[in-house]
Amino acid sequence: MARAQASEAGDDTREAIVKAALGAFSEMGFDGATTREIAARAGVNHGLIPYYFGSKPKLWEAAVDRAFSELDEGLRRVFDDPRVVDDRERIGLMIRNFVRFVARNPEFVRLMNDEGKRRGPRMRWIVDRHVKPLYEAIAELVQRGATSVRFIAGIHPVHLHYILAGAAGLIFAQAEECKRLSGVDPFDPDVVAAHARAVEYLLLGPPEPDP
Amino acid sequence: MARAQASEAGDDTREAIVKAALGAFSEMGFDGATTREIAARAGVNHGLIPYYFGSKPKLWEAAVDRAFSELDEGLRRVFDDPRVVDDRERIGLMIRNFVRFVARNPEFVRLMNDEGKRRGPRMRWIVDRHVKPLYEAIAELVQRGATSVRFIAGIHPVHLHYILAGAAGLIFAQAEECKRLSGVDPFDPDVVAAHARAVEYLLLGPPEPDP
DNA sequence: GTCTATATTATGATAGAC
DNA sequence: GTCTATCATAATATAGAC
Repeated sequence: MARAQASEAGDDTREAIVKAALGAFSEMGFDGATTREIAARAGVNHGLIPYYFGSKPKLWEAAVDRAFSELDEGLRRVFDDPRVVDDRERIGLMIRNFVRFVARNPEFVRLMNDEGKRRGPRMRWIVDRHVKPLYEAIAELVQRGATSVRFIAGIHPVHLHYILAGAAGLIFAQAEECKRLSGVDPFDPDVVAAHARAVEYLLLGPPEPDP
Repeated sequence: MARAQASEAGDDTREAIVKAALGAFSEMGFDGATTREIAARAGVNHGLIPYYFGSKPKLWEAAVDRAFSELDEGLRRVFDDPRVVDDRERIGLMIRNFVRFVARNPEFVRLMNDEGKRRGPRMRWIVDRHVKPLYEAIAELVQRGATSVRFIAGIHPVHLHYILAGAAGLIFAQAEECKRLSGVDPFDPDVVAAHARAVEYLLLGPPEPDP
């Protein structure tokens, strides 16, 4: 297949640019990341960015799509996990998995923290396309759990959403700051595990609430 | 005093620029905020920024100093509050006050979330000058509370620090996103109060743990 | 102290060779 | 599909009038 052959090189380039863009946008923000810097990180000429993506905003959208596709995949595993039947355990597992996900994908959190703070086309795009479905899925999960998991009863899902997102993600989004502040590297596997335990414990209480 | 008279106008201008800079930097990041935009918000000529502050980075430092002076003042009230003697109640009060502070000063959270994510002179400056003293003070408070408040025993202060900062601040830093996502305005006084209660309850458990 | 130019640089995007 | 060279624009900072 001639066309498949021909597009492979282009696909590799496109892929390298998206990956580099995700890192650059998350570290330096939309304005701080330059297309030249992104091209340099990807090891390609900066003229290829308008060639493949049309414009900087379109490249940004491609990078965000990439970040969310990884989150969706990570969370689907929890929602669809057939082993778990107990609501308390399902929510606990979701929390631990979410912490591990943000530890693996700090760019995701940084992107969200960057764009969610101001009105504008990028914020609207990201909320409508990606965050709303996620929020509604989690709100439904919380709704189901609210009857059996006492501690979250009566708390509006929007509080739980931002408390969980902030508690789980900030230490990894701010990993560089954390290192300088405390000497602790958040990406150390032991630290990731400890953070997952801490978030779950603080939000859900001890594993067996009323024995 | 002739000099006092003369400097008053300059002080007002300087003040207006710092205030505008704090808002602009927090909303759009260091790179996204332009000195022209800041000058326009302050209602002054953009040539006055290098005149008063020397450079854009120096203006940024002045804006951050301003943000932290407000946090320091807000937290000192809690630390020095003579009414509170019980550790559980002191920590609970600190949490509620911190939530109220970030609700009043979302720029503070946005600035921190923006600069803590990458190494560089601004991150080093902000951590060494402002965050480290704050972190150590809170770590000491937690240390004291750890003996009497069971739930935080055994959790390293760095986890508590980022869990609290994230859980308390994200909803206000991302207020615009939150509105579009859920329809809830985080700055509504009732929502602020509910968030303060939710964070305290989730982190500390019910007010009377073992009656 | 505040304004109107202006110098200098760097960015996003494009044109055209290969 | 990828490169070099370049255009147009916008940003920081400065010079100099008032």
